[in-house]
Amino acid sequence: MLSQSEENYLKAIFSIELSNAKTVSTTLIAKNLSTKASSVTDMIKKLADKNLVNYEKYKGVKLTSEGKEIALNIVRSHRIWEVFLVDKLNYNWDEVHDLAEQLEHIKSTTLIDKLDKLLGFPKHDPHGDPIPTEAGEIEPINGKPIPNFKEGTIGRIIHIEDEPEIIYKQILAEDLHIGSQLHIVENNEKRVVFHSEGEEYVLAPIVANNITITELLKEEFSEEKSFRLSNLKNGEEAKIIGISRECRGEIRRRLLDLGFVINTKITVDLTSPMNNPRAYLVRDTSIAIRNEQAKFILIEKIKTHAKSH
Amino acid sequence: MLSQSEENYLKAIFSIELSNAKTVSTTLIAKNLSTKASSVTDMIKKLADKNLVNYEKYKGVKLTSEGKEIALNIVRSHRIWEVFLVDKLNYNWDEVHDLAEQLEHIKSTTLIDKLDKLLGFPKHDPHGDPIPTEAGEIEPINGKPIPNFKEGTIGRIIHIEDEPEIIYKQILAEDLHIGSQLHIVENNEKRVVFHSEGEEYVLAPIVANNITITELLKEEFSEEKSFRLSNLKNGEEAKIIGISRECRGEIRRRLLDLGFVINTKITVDLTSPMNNPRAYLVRDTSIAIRNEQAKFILIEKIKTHAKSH
DNA sequence: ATAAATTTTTAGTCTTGTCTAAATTTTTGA
DNA sequence: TCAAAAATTTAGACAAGACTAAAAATTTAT
Repeated sequence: MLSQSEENYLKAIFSIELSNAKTVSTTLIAKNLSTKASSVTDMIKKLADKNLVNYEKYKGVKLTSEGKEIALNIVRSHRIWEVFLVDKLNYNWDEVHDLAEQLEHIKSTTLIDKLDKLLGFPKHDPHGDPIPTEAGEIEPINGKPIPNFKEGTIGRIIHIEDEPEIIYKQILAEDLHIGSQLHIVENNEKRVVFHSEGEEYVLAPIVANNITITELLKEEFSEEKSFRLSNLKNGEEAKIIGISRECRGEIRRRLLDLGFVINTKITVDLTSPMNNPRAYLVRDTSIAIRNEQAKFILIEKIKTHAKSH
Repeated sequence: MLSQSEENYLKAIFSIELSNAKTVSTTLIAKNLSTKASSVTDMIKKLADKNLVNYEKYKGVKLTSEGKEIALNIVRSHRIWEVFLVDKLNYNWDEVHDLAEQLEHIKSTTLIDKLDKLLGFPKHDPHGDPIPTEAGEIEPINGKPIPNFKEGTIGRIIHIEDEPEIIYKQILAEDLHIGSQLHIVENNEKRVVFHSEGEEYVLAPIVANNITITELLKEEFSEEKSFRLSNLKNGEEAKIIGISRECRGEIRRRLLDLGFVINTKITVDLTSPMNNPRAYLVRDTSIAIRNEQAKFILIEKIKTHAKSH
């Protein structure tokens, strides 16, 4: 049985191996774990004795297959706990990292699989990262940060990095979320501009760097069709295509209970003086909700002879 | 912030204070934690320095109010995790202790309250022990082991101790569970005999000692009325009064889905050659279930002109 | 009341994981 | 290529927590 510290080293080495680093050096590990290089050397020797890493003095380390298996299990555990915290306990995804870091070290042969089942065998954690299977298979992340793509690219957000916090908060405030499709319209050293779900976003390249997307083919793109309910105009008719993944727990349940379920037709009914809340006509019932919540409801506009007033 | 070790000492001292022990001695703590008396002395000094216990050489220890508060929080955490493991992950209650022992040390100001909410603010853990409130209030346990009561006593099981394991397994095998009402009909050094839910149980006093009950007044007693569905005889009519608390998760859901809901009338329909499974008539439908499952369904017999065949 | 038994404490050691400071090796750059 | 810089390892120390063995205090029993 490994100690928490040993597990953390394996996890750190694994994550460095996954990044583009050539060799996993003592310094990199030390940086990753906020510790000193000398401590790392000590621990590496211990891990090498246990056959979890291959180590040659001054040459860096590499996980053995055994070490990799353990690392993958920890990653699996971490990500499943994150899903639990967000889905079941209604934490925001920026709050769960430290807690999951503790929970991932709980020792049990059955716990994670039972949790996995409770959560419905999720494939991704709340950051969009793939969850390794029980067998240790992990879906490769083949996306890159937004600034790596040229103007005109169409993509889907697959990961949002939550560190450093300042940048992450900025992204949260912009209301972007995993799964959104986007269309890059401008990309230079000064700014990155893209459209997503009926809104235009302008980000500094540093900020955009924390958002990873995969490129989509034109055919897969449905941005023109997919909007947020808050963008529905008077007189337009739409069909609900889902509730955004960023909306979970109680609020999601409430929206579903109110009748905002897939394939339901919806139009704007009444507008309050400030345009917030607005009332919508759903199944012959008028329901008023605030824009903050209407944002969560994804719709597809239906072509009508809209008399846009 | 306290270390896991410090927390475990506080918990141990707390549990000894709750028991009938006069003074909390070094040896008792050592026994409780399976460690050596000398280690205990060392740790006690540290806790005394932190003002968590009052300590005078050779005189035993006592928790300060601050120490008690921490101990209560750990107990709360432990018991809430146990409920989670049993209710949400379908563990048996004999499996959850060690896991909860790890989970109780997770550091977070919000986690336990969120879990508590998810679980519907349970008042008792799966062993029947009360869960301290957020404010640190705990319902006193005012029960005693079965052998302490005299013949004729009527009581309800409020706690089943899961250590030592051999005895616990024996109780599990007998199919006894928290909440059951019982009627003691014999109690001497050789054996304890009682009736519960239509069955007679004969236990050795050592075994019965692990079962804690509270005495009930005659008026509160409903044993004569409450049976398990597996005890229903051909021709008798009954009303479902609930599904036993020991049946949780999937099986419980399945039984409810099949129509075994409270207040439903039920009779035996057909019997297979081995009497297992048996078919029951519920809401004009015949449903066959095995006795292992019928045991979970609690019924109340309805007086009829039963032609017991 | 006092010797024996038991409990508790002290002193010293060990392991894990960390650190600093110094020594050694590798890499970099003119 | 070779000196300076950077990276890595070694040596020695320290804190937490536990252990053994022995000393000291308390309790028990005759």
